Amino acid sequence: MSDRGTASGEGESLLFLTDEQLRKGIEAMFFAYRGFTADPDRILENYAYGRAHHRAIHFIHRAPGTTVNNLLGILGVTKQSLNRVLRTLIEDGLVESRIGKKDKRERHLFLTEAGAALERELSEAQRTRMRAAYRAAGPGAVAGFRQVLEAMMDPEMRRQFGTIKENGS
Amino acid sequence: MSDRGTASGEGESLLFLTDEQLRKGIEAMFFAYRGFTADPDRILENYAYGRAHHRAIHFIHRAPGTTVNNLLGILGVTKQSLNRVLRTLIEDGLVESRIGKKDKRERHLFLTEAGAALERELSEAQRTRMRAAYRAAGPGAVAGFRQVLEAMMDPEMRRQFGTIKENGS
DNA sequence: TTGGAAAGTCAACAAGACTGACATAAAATC
DNA sequence: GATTTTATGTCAGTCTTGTTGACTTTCCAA
Repeated sequence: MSDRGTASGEGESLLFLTDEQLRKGIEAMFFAYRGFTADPDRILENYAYGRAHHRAIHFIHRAPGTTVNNLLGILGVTKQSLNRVLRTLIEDGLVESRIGKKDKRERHLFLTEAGAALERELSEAQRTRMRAAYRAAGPGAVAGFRQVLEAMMDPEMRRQFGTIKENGS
Repeated sequence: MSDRGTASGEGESLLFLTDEQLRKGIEAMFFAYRGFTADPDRILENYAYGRAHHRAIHFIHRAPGTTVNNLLGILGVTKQSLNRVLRTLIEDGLVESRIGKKDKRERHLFLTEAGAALERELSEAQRTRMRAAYRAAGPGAVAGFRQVLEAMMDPEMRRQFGTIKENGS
């Protein structure tokens, strides 16, 4: 009932971006993000964890030895909020918190073997969906996907993206 | 520190999609979605509403006269959850709920003038960001963006996408 | 006509975000 | 050496938004 005349053809003339085309992009983000989080959400239910735990695990895996403060910057939540999540992950033996050698105020965070196992389970589910989407969309689409997403980020986040400190204790 | 050798070049050979490339896609979704919701979130603060209100307003605008049940299917929440949001929007005079003519159990939802005004404010902010991202990424990227997002949705949602009932009372 | 299903509402609860206040330890600065 | 700043953690309370359970009204079909 829409996009008539230019079937999926936003590409032709960017100067003629209609509100309708933009609205479709907006809704696509909404529905796609739901799909994107659906698989991990299902897995997390079995462990009584939520998305907050997933995010912490993801970024600790990605930047082993990161500090609490570092993680706060990436995740964009308050320390109280992150602390609740980290506490349960540490209690449950998925995350290890080591006091910094140079600066003893800092805590460096690492996944334990159990934490790494959950990380693999979660990320494998997500990668599988991402891989399927990439395949379905085709080679050309993937580069465009990443370019638009990157342009949609807030500038600070765009900086974070691909530049996360690893800081080994 | 990554993607070395194929600067933003996932396009070449999809058979060689590395975990690293997929991980970047996953994080791009995470950071981009944050940017995507940031502007509306700021606006909503002024009205003491949240994202749930935004979503309801968006889809009522998009499909005027839709029923509560319809909206439930689109939003993927429980009717009790949606009801709380709708109640405040109706109390505040942003949404009007009309009893169905054919089926008196149904409520058909419409934006009032005030509701439409907030919708415009919210969607204009979101369109502005989307437009900027599209421009920055370039014409070719936009089509790819939409293709990957669509492929990432759950199949039911892909059906909903672009096919929402308008059902006038 | 009556019993079940469907649409919507109310109440109570939980997760996970938030703010604010405060504590401790260590580092940095004066 | 004393003071201030930084990094982290904790307690208490609030808000949004999700949940389940129980209930009313309405419709429809046996």
